[in-house]
Amino acid sequence: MNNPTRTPVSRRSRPAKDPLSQEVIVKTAFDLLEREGSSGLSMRKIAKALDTGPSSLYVYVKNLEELSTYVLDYGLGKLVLPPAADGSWQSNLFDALNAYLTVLYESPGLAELALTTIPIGPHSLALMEYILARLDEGGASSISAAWGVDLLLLYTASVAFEQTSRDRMGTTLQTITETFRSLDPLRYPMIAALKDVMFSGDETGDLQRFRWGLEAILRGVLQTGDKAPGRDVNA
Amino acid sequence: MNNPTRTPVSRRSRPAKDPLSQEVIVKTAFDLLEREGSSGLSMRKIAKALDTGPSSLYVYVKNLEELSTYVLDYGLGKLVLPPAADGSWQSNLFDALNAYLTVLYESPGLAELALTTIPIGPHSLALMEYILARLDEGGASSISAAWGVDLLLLYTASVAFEQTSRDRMGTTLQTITETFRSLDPLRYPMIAALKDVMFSGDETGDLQRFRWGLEAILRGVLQTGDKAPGRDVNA
DNA sequence: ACCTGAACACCGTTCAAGT
DNA sequence: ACCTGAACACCGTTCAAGT
Repeated sequence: MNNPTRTPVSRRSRPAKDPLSQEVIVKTAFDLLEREGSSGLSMRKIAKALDTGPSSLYVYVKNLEELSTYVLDYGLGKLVLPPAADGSWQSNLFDALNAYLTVLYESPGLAELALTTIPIGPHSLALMEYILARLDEGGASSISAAWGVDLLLLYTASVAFEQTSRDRMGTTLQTITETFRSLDPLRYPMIAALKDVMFSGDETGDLQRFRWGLEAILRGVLQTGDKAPGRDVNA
Repeated sequence: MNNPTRTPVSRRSRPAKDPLSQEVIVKTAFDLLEREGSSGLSMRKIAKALDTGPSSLYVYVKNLEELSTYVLDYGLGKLVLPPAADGSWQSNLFDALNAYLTVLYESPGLAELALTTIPIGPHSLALMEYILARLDEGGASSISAAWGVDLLLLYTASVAFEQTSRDRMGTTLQTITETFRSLDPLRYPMIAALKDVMFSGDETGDLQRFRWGLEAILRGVLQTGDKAPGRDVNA
């Protein structure tokens, strides 16, 4: 059975199993998240995909929560921020948040992570830094910028989350609209009157609504500044 | 073994086990949520607390998701909205959202539900109706009111969620502040410059910050109105 | 140092069987 | 109509044992 010519034949009949590493684990986890949504993000599924046992992962990752923060940041790696040199600070800001929204749309489950895990990875920080810089350009005070960036990121992530969780289960949307349609207009007159406006629904309407919210927040953030907090909102 | 006097003796030697009902299930679930946070909300734990098997619950409740919406609304039952007759619409609005925030603070896990499940129960709707009415009083357009109410509720719930999830795990807060403290100021100059403002931290600061956000959103919502969407935010 | 197997203590949901 | 037991197909995490 030996090869008499002793041609060096690799003892590895097939490529060696990739050794584990934090990087492969995060990448695999992200793939699962993209393919199956947030329920795909489980230690056991990741382990199975890597052809090993779940306990092996704990060498590279403290627990699922820590892994989640890595996965979020890995997903945010796709984010491309517009060059700050081009365009106004406002359009750059809108474009950046739009890009954020798009990334969250494209990987179902990522929006939930963005809402649930602490964004302290390099890509999260880069986005934060970018937005802070645009707000600063726009003349926002330190407080406005520091607190406003949270508001803007939260808003964007939650719009994405609402959308993706609506897609996930088609039933839910029906439940909602049915509920609102059958409301007692005497008990909930405002809701009854506005129910059509509240659910624009179509995709173009969604984007328009997203933009509307962004503008509203931005206006408010820039104007509220660090004036003495007063009761009068319209002053 | 028979009682010869035939005195009517209850066959029930102890009070009959409360028959199951959606109401007891929801109440028990909420108690668990309050005591153990969101991880306490499980079919099996609820069943155990009711001294039955998990399968029994499915007679009264479709699944955990549906139950979650009931639990959220049950928790919101504690919400007391200020009488609309007293005070200005603005102070009523602030008070209502403050009450909402307080309820979410007081029942750990409720904030997560508010962010995650669809609020179509009567108490959620009452809160929504109340806020819509105040915005209407304040002269908001239909669109501003309809879209603004979402923004205000989302903001409040997320402030509560961030706070409660910070309390849950004391480690996390340290991780965050450490990360921000050790950031490279060359790579993230804005974050480095503003890191102290971003984490006011103390409780009074939290409330102040909450109020600041509310005012910012309100300002923006009222002003953005239904003007033609323009690029210029400051106009 | 890394990986494995096996175990522990959990999940949600279904379903045939009982009353 | 309601409740039960048992099962199915999952979870995250730990730990002694191997190499």
